[in-house]
Amino acid sequence: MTEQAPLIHGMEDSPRGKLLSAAARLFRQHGFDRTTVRAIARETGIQSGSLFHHFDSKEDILFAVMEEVIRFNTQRLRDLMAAESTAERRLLALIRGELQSIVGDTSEAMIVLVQEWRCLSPDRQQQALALRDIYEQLWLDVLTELHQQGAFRADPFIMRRLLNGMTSWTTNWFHHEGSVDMEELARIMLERVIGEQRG
Amino acid sequence: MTEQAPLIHGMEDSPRGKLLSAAARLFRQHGFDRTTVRAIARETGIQSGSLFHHFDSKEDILFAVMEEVIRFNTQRLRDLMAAESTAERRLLALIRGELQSIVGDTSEAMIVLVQEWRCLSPDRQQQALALRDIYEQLWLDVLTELHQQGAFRADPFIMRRLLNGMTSWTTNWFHHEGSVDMEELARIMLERVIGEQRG
Amino acid sequence: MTEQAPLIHGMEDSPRGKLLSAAARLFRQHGFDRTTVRAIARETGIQSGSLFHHFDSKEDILFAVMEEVIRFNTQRLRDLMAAESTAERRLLALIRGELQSIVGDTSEAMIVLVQEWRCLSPDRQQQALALRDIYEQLWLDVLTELHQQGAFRADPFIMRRLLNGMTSWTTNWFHHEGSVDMEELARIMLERVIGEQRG
Amino acid sequence: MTEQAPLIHGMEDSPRGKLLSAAARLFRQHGFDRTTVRAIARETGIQSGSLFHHFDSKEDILFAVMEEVIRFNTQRLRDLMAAESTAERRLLALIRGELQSIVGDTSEAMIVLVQEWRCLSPDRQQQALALRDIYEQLWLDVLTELHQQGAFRADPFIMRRLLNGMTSWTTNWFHHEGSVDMEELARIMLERVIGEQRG
DNA sequence: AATGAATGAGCGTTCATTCAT
DNA sequence: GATGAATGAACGCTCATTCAT
Repeated sequence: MTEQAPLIHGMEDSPRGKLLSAAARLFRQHGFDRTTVRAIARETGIQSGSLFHHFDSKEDILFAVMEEVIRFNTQRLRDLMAAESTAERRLLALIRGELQSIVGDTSEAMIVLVQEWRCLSPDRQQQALALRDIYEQLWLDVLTELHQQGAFRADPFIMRRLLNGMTSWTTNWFHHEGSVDMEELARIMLERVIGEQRG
Repeated sequence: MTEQAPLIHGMEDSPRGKLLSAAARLFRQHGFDRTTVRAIARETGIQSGSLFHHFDSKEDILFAVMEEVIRFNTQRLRDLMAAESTAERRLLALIRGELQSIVGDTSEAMIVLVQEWRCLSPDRQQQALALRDIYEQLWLDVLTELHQQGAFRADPFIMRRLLNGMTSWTTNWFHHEGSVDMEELARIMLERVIGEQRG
Repeated sequence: MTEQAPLIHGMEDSPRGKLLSAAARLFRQHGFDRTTVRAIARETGIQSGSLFHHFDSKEDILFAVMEEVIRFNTQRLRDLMAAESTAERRLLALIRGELQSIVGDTSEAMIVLVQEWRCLSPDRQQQALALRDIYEQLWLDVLTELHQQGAFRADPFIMRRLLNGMTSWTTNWFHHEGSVDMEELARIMLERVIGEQRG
Repeated sequence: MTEQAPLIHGMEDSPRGKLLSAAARLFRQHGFDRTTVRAIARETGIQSGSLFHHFDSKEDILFAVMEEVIRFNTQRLRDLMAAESTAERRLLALIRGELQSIVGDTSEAMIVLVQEWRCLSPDRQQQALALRDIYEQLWLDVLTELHQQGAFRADPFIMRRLLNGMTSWTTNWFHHEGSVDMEELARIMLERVIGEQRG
């Protein structure tokens, strides 16, 4: 993905939106510390000083990227689950949604969320964690339901950690042109939870 | 300089060994970019200028940390597997070994290996990848054997990626005082591959 | 915008007057260089861009503050002297008036006049000096008269410098709630010129 | 005085001494805020980065200038007083010494001490005030003694403030080529305290 | 007049690296 | 080998001033 995808659709035309998209891409590509405010400004098409009319500091930009992507993807998971009638199908929807966020439309920001976490001040980490908790609760609810149905024996909390590891790690290897597509990958991951079904 | 275990046993007393241990710990804690050579020197008990008698650049230190940890853990996996007679037990040994490397004795360097990868120049990335390939081949051999035995249906290559994600992610949540220990966690991960066995 | 007295009575309601009052207070409090035009605008109740419809530059504001306060206090000294019949009483009136200007109604601007003098361009310094000369001539006339009467031996020019130092320095220590009031202080200063009179 | 006088004799050859002298001169000439660290470095003959091997911040340089000049002049007053046998002669020695410090060898730093006081952080202001108190106590002791001898009626504390104003203000007018020399000026100031003596 | 986003030169400070000792 | 002062390019950020609206 070299062409610039907006962090969130519909926001790409505002100065703030362009700035966040450029920042997310640069943060992912070079890391927060190696991305200069001048580079962000250049990519956004403004001067370096102008950047500070939109954000008070470079760290604020990082936080905004993270906040937007957590909120956006929390809502996406909610929407995807709403259409599903069984716990198993809801889990598949969650996996699909998280994969989409990590290797699809919000991949830049999602990678930044994981990789640049420690560049956030402790205060900001707390704020982001609070948002993250809401996101995680969606997973825990579904996994707990499945666990009670006997779909798997392991602790739902640990199962979520394993799933989170599987999805996050795709960043290091998954390509859309590869031998497996996102839909199939989601199903393979689902099987790590409920077992490979006979048939 | 605390009670920190050396990166690799037996090397802790050489200047180079102390330096690499300090660097690994600092790189993990603050990130490569936020670790100054002065901080590494201070922790090692030398002056900042002396550091450059051991390494030509800060990046060289990072590469050395990564190289050592890959070599060390490759050998560890070999040793652990040698004692096992079945493919399933060999896989469990690999998982145990990788978990040990990530949350146990070489955790600082392993986290650095993942998190600071992009701080390596492309040349160095290639060199490290070559070492990494040897390590990965150990996994692929065992997983391919299990796959041929019908232990699971998914592509062994993808299965390795999923396992790698699960083990790497432990960095973000596993604690030795938590509700599950490393041995149990290794078994749970194994079950993600071969299914939860009735019993 | 607090209960701050206007720089000059009757001017407080015009935009220019409010602006100069705010500027004088801020320049005194934080210094010219550390006062931003945004801060002046905020205190005045306008936006930073609007400020430049009233003054061409930040330095122009400083100059205006200085010019106003010199003119105002020159006239005050004239008025106070007009009511006095002897040179000694006229000198006391001058001291009272200068103290009033420094610790009383125009204190902000007077302090700025002394402290921020070098922030004025050389051109502007010349203009302000010309106004200052008129002010100083009032003092020299009275002191020369007293000197000719034999009230003191020292050079009137130097005596003025000593008095000016005494009054200016009050900025660093005088408080209205202190052990000595302005009237008494004026008398004590007068005695530095004509000696402590036996009573 | 265009040729660079050292802040304190004997110190001019160390990097730190050269740096403090250059800083004092520049701070006096352009003010603390308008003096750039690059300018200080240039005058000192080093690069801007090297400056921070000697001082942690620009403010530290300001504080060092102030601390040195207070300490140096406190000792000078002590030495000058030690040679005098009467309170009146000790007061003259103090006035001479303070004049010397303000218009003589430490004039740059003394002016900085007064003019750039608010550029110091509150913490540093407290530290400098503690040193200043020791200096002021020398004056209060002598003035109190004279007051008890009946040499003047006014409060010794206020008398010190008036003297301080007179000496500080010389900065704005005194020149060594002028109609009055430092020795004569000291005597004129002394007479502001004890009256013009007949004879 | 008023607005407020944009400018861009310049600020204090950092830090990997060098090198004379 | 070891030192630590010196380097100088680059950093995040500031702010007086401009100007299209």
